[in-house]
Amino acid sequence: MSALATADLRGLYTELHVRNGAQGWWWPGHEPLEIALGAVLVQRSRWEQAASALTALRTRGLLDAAALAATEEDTLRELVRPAGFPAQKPRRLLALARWWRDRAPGAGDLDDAALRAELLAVDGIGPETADAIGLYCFSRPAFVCDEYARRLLRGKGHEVPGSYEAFRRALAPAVERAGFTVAELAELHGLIVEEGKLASSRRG
DNA sequence: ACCCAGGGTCATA
DNA sequence: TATGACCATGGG
Repeated sequence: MSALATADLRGLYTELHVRNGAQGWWWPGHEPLEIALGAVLVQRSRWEQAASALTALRTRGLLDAAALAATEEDTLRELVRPAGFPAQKPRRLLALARWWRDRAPGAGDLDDAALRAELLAVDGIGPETADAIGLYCFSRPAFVCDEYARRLLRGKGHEVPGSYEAFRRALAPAVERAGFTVAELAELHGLIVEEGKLASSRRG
């Protein structure tokens, strides 16, 4: 068991890149709002289900912050039902739409920590979703400390704290030392998720 | 029938 | 600060 601070993330990046190939722009989608909505919809769900919900929103012209924010929660509930959690996700999408309409236009004035804090204050956005949105929507540096990363580092003999923030803090020195660009951090998260999916499908 | 997925919130200690 | 219950749809 070794400390997370000593983890060789650059080596991990190279290893996954060689094994599974370049992910390119890994996130399925390019419009920032669509990416953010997808990040909420995919929570504890499969991407196919989040994608199905996103398609329903797109069909209704709701991949627009003002239009989405003006939509009835009951209407959203039917549209995003494939993503599960009908009592939570529609409300969270509305909260995100309001933030996006009111605050996202001025996000460029916020430093990385301030933007992260604002995202965390939105209902339904926890630390992992905040990091993913910061990274893929606002090009802010972040190592997404998801369950796949936890398993991967644990498998390499590292002691990984249970909570997200503790994990993030413990890994911060290693992230800093690796010197990733934002594009590399986006690529690395994709590499880790795809590797994690392969590993878990290998078990079943 | 059972387990789980690209988490977050809330209550509790 | 850190666990545990809960949420709910769809695939394997």
